[in-house]
Amino acid sequence: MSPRKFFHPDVSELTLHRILFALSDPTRLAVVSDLMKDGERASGDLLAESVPRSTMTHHLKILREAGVTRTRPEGMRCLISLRREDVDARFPGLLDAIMAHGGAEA
Amino acid sequence: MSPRKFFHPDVSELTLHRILFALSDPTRLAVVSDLMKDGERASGDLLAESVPRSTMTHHLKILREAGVTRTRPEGMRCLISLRREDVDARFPGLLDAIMAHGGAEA
DNA sequence: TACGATGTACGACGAAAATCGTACATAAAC
DNA sequence: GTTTATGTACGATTTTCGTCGTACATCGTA
Repeated sequence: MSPRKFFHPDVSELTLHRILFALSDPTRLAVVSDLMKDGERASGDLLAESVPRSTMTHHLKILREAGVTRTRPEGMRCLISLRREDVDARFPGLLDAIMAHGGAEA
Repeated sequence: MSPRKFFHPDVSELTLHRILFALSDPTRLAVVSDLMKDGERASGDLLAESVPRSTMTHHLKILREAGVTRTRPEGMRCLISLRREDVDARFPGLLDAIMAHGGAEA
């Protein structure tokens, strides 16, 4: 009964083009926007985007492996949060600039 | 002998995910980095990236159609420049944040 | 243990992207 | 007009991505 574990890249492994790619999809951009407003959220609650479960898993994996988000198992759910400090440390101002508009557009 | 013309999207048509996608490729990121340092440059001079001509044309087209760059024919050459004011107008601080690191990494 | 809830893994499919060679177009110089 | 330099257009191929159904794993609870 190993608690589910997720791969998270080290801060030193974050690359700009990977992060930009992770954010170049409307659905993923909406997710990050939600996380920026509400902090940590359960992945199930993110499904408001009217996207099938497996599709959302796919997008969350891309965000996580790019180092943008962190996934933390909590009971049967998964809590997703932004790796704000880490991204800011490598690319200061990037998230702020990207999310300044509110994430409304896609 | 119509002077070659290139499609450039209007400022109001710029979308965040398109711009981020355009910048999510190492080669294109390097091009933008060059433009940021040296201002306007001939497309031929950008081929220092050791990329075939037709491939570079492809990348420049994506940057241009995303609204990141402007292409201006000058004699037989093409001068490429950043649409800095336009991108800044829609997404303030975005280019600065992306290029703060110098574009060294890919 | 069995059940229901949540989420992942895997696979398949179609759409889009990256690469690059070749042919064509444009512009300047001869 | 011909030649040369520069760059685009098109097509072919390979790779990657986005989507989503289905099967499996995990967790809490009865």
